[in-house]
Amino acid sequence: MKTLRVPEATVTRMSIYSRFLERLDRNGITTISSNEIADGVGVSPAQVRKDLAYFGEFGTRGVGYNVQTLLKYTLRILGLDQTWQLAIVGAGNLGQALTTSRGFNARGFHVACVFDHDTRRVGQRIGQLLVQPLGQLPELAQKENIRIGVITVNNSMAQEVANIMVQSGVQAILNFAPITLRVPANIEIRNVDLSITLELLTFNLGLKAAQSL
Amino acid sequence: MKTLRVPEATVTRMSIYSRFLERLDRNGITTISSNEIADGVGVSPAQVRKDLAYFGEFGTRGVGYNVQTLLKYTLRILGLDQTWQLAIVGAGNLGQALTTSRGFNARGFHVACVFDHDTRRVGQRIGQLLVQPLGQLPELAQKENIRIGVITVNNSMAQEVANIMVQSGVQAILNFAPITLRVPANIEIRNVDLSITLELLTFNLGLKAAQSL
DNA sequence: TTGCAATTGTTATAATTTTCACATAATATA
DNA sequence: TATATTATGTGAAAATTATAACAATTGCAA
Ligand SMILES: NC(=O)c1ccc[n+]([C@@H]2O[C@H](COP(=O)([O-])OP(=O)(O)OC[C@H]3O[C@@H](n4cnc5c(N)ncnc54)[C@H](O)[C@@H]3O)[C@@H](O)[C@H]2O)c1
Ligand SMILES: NC(=O)c1ccc[n+]([C@@H]2O[C@H](COP(=O)([O-])OP(=O)(O)OC[C@H]3O[C@@H](n4cnc5c(N)ncnc54)[C@H](O)[C@@H]3O)[C@@H](O)[C@H]2O)c1
Repeated sequence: MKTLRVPEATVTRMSIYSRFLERLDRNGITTISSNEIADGVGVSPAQVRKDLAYFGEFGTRGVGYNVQTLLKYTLRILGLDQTWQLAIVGAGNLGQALTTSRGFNARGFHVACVFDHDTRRVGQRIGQLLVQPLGQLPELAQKENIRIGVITVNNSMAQEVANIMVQSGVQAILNFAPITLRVPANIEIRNVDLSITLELLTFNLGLKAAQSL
Repeated sequence: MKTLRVPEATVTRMSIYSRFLERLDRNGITTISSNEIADGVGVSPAQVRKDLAYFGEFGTRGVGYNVQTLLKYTLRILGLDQTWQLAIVGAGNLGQALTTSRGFNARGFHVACVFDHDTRRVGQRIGQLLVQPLGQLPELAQKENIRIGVITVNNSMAQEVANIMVQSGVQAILNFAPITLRVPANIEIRNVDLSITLELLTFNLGLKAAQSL
């Protein structure tokens, strides 16, 4: 299989293009140019074409791209031509918000179960789901074909939960705890780190203040 | 002011180093080397030193870095030697989770007010705060010295809310809606995009599956 | 048909970011 | 005091990523 290494930034943008195309499609737009995509998502047209070129030729010169076709390709490329079963561990504030969020289902993600270790949480209903005891994770992960685990427990527990997920056969982890987790190299892991993003803002605001002195 | 342009990735890592240093400090560790920092957060030692070098010389050759000193510098660099007042707009699932999250305060962020346009939400209590009507945003932003706005409204409303924030004098926006917002160039904006991160995972899982064929 | 306008795919160039290697400085030891 | 050890700061090299430019292709109109 001769797949050129694709920059992570390109994958990120593919996801953005894909969602933009979804919106166009909903609005009945059938054809679009790299220029318009670029404009819609705030990158350069050359970037759009370069990104797409990593995966193939999807457009027609002189014409542009067919929205539905390109959308289908982006979904396939991102692995969204299937449903992904998720498990959320940590049924606190964030875990509950994520569980009830319909945003997930829209793009092929399905929260199959929610776990907590606190006996007061276990058995509680969140949306359609009952909170399961953490001990059930290995068994349910197997049974429900969970490939992606979401960590929304307290910072100090995150590593432990990650370990259990790995042992349970989870292949990828989405971590919300602002902690660098250690996992085997064959496990995919990404963090959603609010603080980092906020601090990027304050850094830049600080820079501006300094520059205007 | 002769400040070299700093890569955004460097700022991101500064935030990670900073939090790692906080943990070291809590654990009573006083000195640390670039090697150990690198190890702790999963980057290369050269990267750590290069990143720090953008901002000055903080270490002692042959010795390493004093944890408390370096922590203080990283906080200052990131603009966290002050309190930042936030306003959250959208008191739904996510907005509520963010409001009650103590994670914020830990690093100098303070949720000063929460807004919603839904009359059923307005007046509700979330933690210490009462949900305010959206119309109050301009006035309260002024009064509470809000410089950062957080958008947690439905996707279709996000742009409108961003516009109001800008008009209200907010200088930076943290957006959770998976939409590319248009704001004036002098406004700092970042997105926290869950889907992108999840799709990075599924892309990589898909790649692996393809490679093992 | 032929020429023109539009827009892609791709090659070349530039910019940015990371890695490497080592000179430099501090500390400890004999 | 000389020597060995440790670990920073940095300039140069390598790798990666983004931008720019343009040849190739398509559709349309004259
Ligand atoms: N709340 C937010 O808006 C927000 C935003 C960004 C990041 N985060 C991060 O997300 C994480 C959770 O935040 P939260 O506000 O939801 O906290 P929370 O305290 O409301 O919820 C944590 C939940 O995890 C459970 N838990 C703890 N250890 C566990 C374990 N070993 N196994 C199973 N369950 C366990 C607790 O019982 C609790 O229900 C934290 O790391 C926080 O920093 C939260
Ligand atoms: N819930 C999650 O875990 C989650 C995770 C990631 C991203 N998001 C994104 O965050 C956003 C909000 O998600 P949610 O689950 O909290 O939705 P939600 O429906 O629970 O909450 C949205 C809230 O915004 C309010 N609102 C809508 N328009 C408004 C306006 N113009 N002014 C003021 N308030 C307004 C609504 O009244 C509602 O209370 C969405 O864009 C979603 O995609 C949510």
